[in-house]
Amino acid sequence: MTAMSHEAGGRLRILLVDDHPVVRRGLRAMFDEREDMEVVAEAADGQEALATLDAATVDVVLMDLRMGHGMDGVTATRTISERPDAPPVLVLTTYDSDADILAAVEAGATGYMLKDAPPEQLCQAVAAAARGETALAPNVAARLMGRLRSPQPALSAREIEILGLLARGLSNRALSRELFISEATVKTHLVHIYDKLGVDNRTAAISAALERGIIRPR
Amino acid sequence: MTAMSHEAGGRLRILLVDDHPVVRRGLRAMFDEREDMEVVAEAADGQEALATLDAATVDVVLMDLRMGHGMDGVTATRTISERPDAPPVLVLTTYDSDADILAAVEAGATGYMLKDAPPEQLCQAVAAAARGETALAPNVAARLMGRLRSPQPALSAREIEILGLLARGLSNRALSRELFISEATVKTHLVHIYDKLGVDNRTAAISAALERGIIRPR
DNA sequence: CGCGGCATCAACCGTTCGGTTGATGCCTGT
DNA sequence: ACAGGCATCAACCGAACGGTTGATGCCGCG
Repeated sequence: MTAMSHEAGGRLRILLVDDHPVVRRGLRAMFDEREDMEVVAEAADGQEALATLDAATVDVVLMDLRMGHGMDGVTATRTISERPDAPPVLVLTTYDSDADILAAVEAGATGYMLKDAPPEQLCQAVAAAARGETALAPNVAARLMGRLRSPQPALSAREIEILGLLARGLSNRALSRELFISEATVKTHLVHIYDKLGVDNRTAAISAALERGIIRPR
Repeated sequence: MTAMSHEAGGRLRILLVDDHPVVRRGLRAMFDEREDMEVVAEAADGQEALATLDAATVDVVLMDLRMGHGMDGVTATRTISERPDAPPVLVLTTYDSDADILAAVEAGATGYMLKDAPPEQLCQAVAAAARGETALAPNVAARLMGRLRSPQPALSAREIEILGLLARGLSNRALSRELFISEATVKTHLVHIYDKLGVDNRTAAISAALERGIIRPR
């Protein structure tokens, strides 16, 4: 009988999803030189990845998060994970912001690795992902641990809403009009935000919020 | 007689500087398969690149700008360009913000390419750089042209530098200390920035600058 | 029920920021 | 040589912001 799974002796079948030809090239070279892995397909964005999954049998998907054009990595990961025959998706990206990591995990990623990882580590992660295990880059793991250990005071929905408008450059007066509240209230919210973020002015608050992925640049 | 230059029939000798092993791998594969180019060395940051230049003969340096640890690409480019026997430095990076481009050009880069470029284009750029010609990615060229055509007032390098610090949340006082200028000067710069961006406060300036790619979120 | 967190508002005050005017020195290009 | 852009600084004033105190009402939780 024909072996549908790699466990029957075949090599691990990998699908690369990354908009950078150079990166795909490097990954392909890395995996194809191994006995136990091979790249069976490449995609430059989410749509292509989905199309590929319909046509080919894949054991692991290596997914970049930010792609210049087309469907981004997070929604692609989510869409893939919702399929009945979903292969594990290992995220491989350059960024390790809270926002990216949390979004990826929430979307169903099996692991999260960074592109500056040594090839060795990367291959281990792919193998782990294929077994259904979770593979996290040390940096990422550390960040998640730190988050659990010292849970930063959570911002309320209202505060995040205000941060979003703040980052668009609104003044306190404009903020108050936008939200139908008084300037006094705006200032109170800001004080709370500064407090929770450990800063002392609005620009630093924006910077901190962007850095921690509480809001994202448009 | 021994041929010191690639023009004597040898292949173009390339030094890769990038902190991502995967990217180096991809580039190496790309160039080494060609008849007329070869990667003679790799470096993971600026220091390594400089050390390598002392030991090997290099025709072109392919330089990433943002490197996780160690000397960053801009200062590495500047340091290399100041050498008497400086090879041309072709910047190859992911980002195309005004800030990055200007910094690289000012540091002496011969060209500026983006990592999502097709391999074909990349090789042409390397060849051009080796001949001492300027090679710019289409996006980058367009951006520079737009600056020259100057539909919108162009920001000076100093103003962009200030914008970058602004976006990190520095106050006028902190800015003045950071840049070794008086607060009065900072305020003057800010007025000019607001003027050119068509805004009227610092947070709006940050927002506008991010949106137009003048600066890049870290 | 009472406690705490959240959202709302007010008044006050000191600091920072925004805007203006004016001035100097340095380049660059005409 | 001169104009014009850039970077630098100063003094000034009104407006916006940051910080505090205190207060009200609403909600969920134990």
